Parts: sequence; structure tokens; C-alpha cells
Amino acid sequence: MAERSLEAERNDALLTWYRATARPFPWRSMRDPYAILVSEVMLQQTQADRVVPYFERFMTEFPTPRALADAPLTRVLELWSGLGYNSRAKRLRDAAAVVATDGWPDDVDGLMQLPGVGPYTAKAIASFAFGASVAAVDTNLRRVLSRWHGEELKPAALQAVAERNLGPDAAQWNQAMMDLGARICRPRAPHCDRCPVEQWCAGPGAYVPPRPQGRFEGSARQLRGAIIRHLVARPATFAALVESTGFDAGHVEEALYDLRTEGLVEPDGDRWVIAE
DNA sequence: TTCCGGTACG
DNA sequence: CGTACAGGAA
Repeated sequence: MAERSLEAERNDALLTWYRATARPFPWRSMRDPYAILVSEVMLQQTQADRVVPYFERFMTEFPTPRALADAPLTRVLELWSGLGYNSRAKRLRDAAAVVATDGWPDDVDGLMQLPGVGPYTAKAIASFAFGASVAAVDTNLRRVLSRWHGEELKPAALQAVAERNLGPDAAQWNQAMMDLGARICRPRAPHCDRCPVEQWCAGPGAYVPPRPQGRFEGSARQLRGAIIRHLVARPATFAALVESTGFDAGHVEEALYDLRTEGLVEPDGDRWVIAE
């Protein structure tokens, strides 16, 4: 009973703060499930501020699932260039093709069948576009909820705690939590002095930072990105790719094999091209 | 568990 | 120069 009251007060404070300070991202004023899908896939592992211009250009050129489904992958990757994780772009186009043919799945399980749509993105679409009463637990919610409770929560517990806090407007609560996590309850140096719910929080200690990523310079990821950028501009022979990337032939060979397996590139005569 | 981009920030 | 990013798939 007392627990419910604490949570109710904390959520009231959260939503009051959000209504006064919400970041005006373009997708937040939209309910079109396609627009939400595009934004959410772009937002996977990419800061929201950086997604905005990509989202605008993408929606202008591919305003509907059919438009995207019919687009050459080369053009899709061209508009994607700079966002990273190029497989997301192909999966997004593949998802658009499914939707253009079969229509939209009407629940979270159905949405998760779409390429590139996992637990988070499915719940985000269900909540933001379809008004479903579900919590979209992303990295922000995981961190904020863990800090509120003073311990790192496992996925099942996180989902349960989030659903319990949702309130009548799931989309608004989800977005409020993400804003709080991004702007106040940051991973390092959180602004607890500016936090609207500090009095109901156990403090920042519970957050466990992720294991550091390997160096990007000289990595396979850098090579893959360089190959895609080259092939988006023009087809190239294997030798030309070795020359332009500056990596040795063995690594270029491996990268091309992986990219081909993922459906991003394919051989065309004596050259490599972006896959259809 | 590991890998997958590229950018911007302190 | 290290860090973090509205995750998903193999």
C-alpha cells in the first residue's frame, strides 16, 4: 500500500517534469507505425539527437512502407551513411516489404517477427503507434529503474516493475523515462541535483557500466564500413577495395564474406556491388 | 556472449 | 582519448 503511494508520487513528479521539458523530436508527434518503425530502428544504439536529420531525409524519400520496399539497397544505404550498423538499414527495408505485403501485425509478438525488430522495438511501436499499454524497456529505463530500486534488475523483473509504473498513458511514461535517463539520470555524472524524483530514488550506485568496446581504429567494423561506403559510391574489384581501404587482402576477404552472408554485398562479374 | 558504426562529448 | 549510444541477431 505504501509502496503504491510512493510509486504514484514518483510517477506524478516524473510526468510533470516531462510535460515541462520534453525534447521535441519529430517522431514524437507522429502515430504512423511506419514512421515509428523507421525512427526506432535508427535509434537502436544511436543517440537521438543525431538521428533527427537522418529521419527527416529518410521519411521524405521513403514516405511509405511500399516506397522503402521498392527502393534499391544502394540508395537506402546512401541515406543511412553515417548512422552505422548498416545491417539495420537492410533489415528495415525487409521489414517494410513484409508490412507492404501483409499489413501491420497487431500485437507485440507479431511485430517481433519483423526483421530487425526485437523486444524493445516491438514494444515501442505497440506503445507509440498503437497505444498499447506496454513498457518499452531500453537502456535508459533499465538504468533508471535499477537506480530507483537500488539494485541491478534482471530483464523479467525490469519488465514487471515498468509495467507496474506505466499509468494510463504508456507512451508518455515510456518517453518520460527515456528523457530522464538521457538528460538527468545519465550513466556517468548523473544530475541528481536536478532530478525531479530524487527523493524517491536509492541513488546512482546500482548502475553497472557496460564492458568497454574494443578499439574502432583498425577493426573489422571500420573495414566493413569503409567497404560499404566505397560500394555505395561505385562497384569495385577486390583489388580496388584492398587499395582504397588500406587493409590487407585477408581481412578484406573475410569482411566481404561476412557482408555477403548478411545480404549487404554480392559479386557481379569481376566486381563487388551492393546487393539488390 | 560477441559482434555490429560512427559520432560527439567531457 | 575513453565513453556512451531509444538493440538485435547469431
